[in-house]
Amino acid sequence: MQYLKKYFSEGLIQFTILLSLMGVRVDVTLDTYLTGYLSPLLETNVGQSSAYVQTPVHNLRDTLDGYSLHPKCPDLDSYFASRRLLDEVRTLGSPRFPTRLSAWLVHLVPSGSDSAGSGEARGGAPALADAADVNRAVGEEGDTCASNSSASRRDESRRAAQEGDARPCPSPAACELSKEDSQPLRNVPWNLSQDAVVPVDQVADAAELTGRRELAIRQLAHSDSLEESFLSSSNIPLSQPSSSPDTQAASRPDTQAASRPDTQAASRPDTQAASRPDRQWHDFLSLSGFDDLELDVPLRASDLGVDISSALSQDVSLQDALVTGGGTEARRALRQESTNSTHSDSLLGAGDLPMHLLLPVENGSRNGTFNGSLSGCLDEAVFEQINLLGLGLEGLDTQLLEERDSDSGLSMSSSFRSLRSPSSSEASSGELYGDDNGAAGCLSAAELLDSGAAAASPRWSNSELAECVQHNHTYNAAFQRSATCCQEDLGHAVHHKDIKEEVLSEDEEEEEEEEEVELSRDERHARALRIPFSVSEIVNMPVEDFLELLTRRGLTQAQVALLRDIRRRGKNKLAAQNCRKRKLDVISGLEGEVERLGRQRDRLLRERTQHSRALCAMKQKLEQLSQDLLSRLRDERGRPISPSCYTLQCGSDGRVLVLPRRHISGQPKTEKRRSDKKH
DNA sequence: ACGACCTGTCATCTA
DNA sequence: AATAGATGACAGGTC
Repeated sequence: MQYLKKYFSEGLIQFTILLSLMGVRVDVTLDTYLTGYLSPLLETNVGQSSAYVQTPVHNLRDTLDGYSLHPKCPDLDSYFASRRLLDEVRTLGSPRFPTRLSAWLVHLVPSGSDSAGSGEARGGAPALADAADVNRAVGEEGDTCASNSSASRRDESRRAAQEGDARPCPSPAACELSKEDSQPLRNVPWNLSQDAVVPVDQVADAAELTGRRELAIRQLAHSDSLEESFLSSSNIPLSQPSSSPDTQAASRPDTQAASRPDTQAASRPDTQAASRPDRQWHDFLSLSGFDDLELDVPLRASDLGVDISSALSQDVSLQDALVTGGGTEARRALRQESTNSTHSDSLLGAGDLPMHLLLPVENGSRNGTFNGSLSGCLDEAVFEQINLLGLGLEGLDTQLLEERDSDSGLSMSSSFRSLRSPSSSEASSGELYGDDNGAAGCLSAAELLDSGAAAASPRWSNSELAECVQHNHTYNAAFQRSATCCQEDLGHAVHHKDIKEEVLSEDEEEEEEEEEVELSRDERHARALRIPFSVSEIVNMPVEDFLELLTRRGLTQAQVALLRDIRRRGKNKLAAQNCRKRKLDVISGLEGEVERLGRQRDRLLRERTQHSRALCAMKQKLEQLSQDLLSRLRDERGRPISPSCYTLQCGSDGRVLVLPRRHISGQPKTEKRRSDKKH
């Protein structure tokens, strides 16, 4: 039982990690997990390792699939899905599982671990048969979410894995772990023990190489293989069936004992294979926030001598979390992340997630309020992490903040234009975004500014944080001050020497300045206030989602006002564009109508002229015919009649009458008038 | 320097 | 009541 609990706890940890990596926050608690999912199964399915694995896998997979797509804004998918998923999972109970531990676990084992499993993992060690079966079963049954991801992604992931480089996954959503890719993970011993060889960096590499979602799901599905992996790390040959009765028989009593943390003894008179997991389990419980998480984690991480920098990859992902307070490497990684993701569209990037959780956790630990704040940590951190995602790490600026304060609907063009004016742009650009120190420094201040971290740390109010950046327009100084404040607050030894290392080259600064110049006003404001969405997202998201976003905790009034302004301006801008386009269309349409009518008028005039000519010709011809006819007529005496005294009159019945003009003159006036009109 | 044009924004009205 | 959309008016930038 102990083994099972440990394995599932570690699997859950990794699952939580990887859900975080793929942008979905899940704070499934260990106890909830065990009691809600595993315990009933353990009661009936002990010994059937795959059974109690698959059920939670499928449940979670189905849950994920149910929240996979946002109908209108795919970029927001992860955010809203995580929110809904979090709410749902919350209903399962508390306490929550500290995400920070997840981050720590990923970095726990140095990448240079000279374990045999490392090479095997990269090279793709042969998988255990049962693990492959489970993997196959999971892949066949539950991969509904991958239906739209298709085999091309697998091919892509497969190619990436074959290359063997830890190059970053181009897109977490576009990556998916193939079965072959998941092979190395099966050999990863999911241990927390210090002396255990845990090439977790391989997990991170694999997670970066391939899809986090698939990875997470399959890792959880491979709890049986994790068990085997553990056995391998416990010097138990892998050839031994992990679910052998002996092993289970040895593990169950321990698990029952270990299920009570207070009764856990660091050294138990068990076998070596059992005592190590026991200690590991104890370590895990001591680290996972059940007792005193915040103190143990950094200590053990440091005790392990983990080469954090070695765990960093080019694609700053989960590693960021660990090195947040670590100084240069952390900021370098963060800077790289910020420079790589200049747009806010990179929602829920892999690297951001644990990063945002560290600060509040760290604050809580430093203030001794971690346990108290732990319950709210994830709640706030959910939004915080999203709050910080895709923002880049640009800094705050006094002018921007003041602008924001005064920009709740009225014109602020003057201040904005002053920023863009040539005279001020040179100075302000450097202050704003050009300096990487400022960027990195602003991260520290900005992360604390509006987030729950700031709230969690009584020593850092919003005004103080803003003041760090506002009152000194030389951004280096501002950053240094903020960095110093953060050092004092976070207890991380960040030296100015390290800060200097972060200074970008002039070319890089120029490039960044150019990028910032290209940003719109609202984009700058959004960055300044760390609005976790791009302007287009804010403008185009459905009103329901937007209102939901506004009601989220963690948003300051300034952020809410800015969000509304951005949305209003953005929509009005689009409306103005449409209006002008329509106006131009109307104008062009009217111009076309004018041309058409002009042509029609000309045509009608031409036709009238032609008809008039034809009418005159016919009239003349009629007159000639009448004269000719009348000249041939004779009266009763045989004398020719005078054409001037007679005229021809066509009757309605077609008869032609010869009437004296006198008679014609005596006809009714109306008829005469009509006949006059005809002539 | 000036004017035409474009664009963003605000105010206002309407649905 | 809140929101989106439409539109006139204004201001600044660009050519």
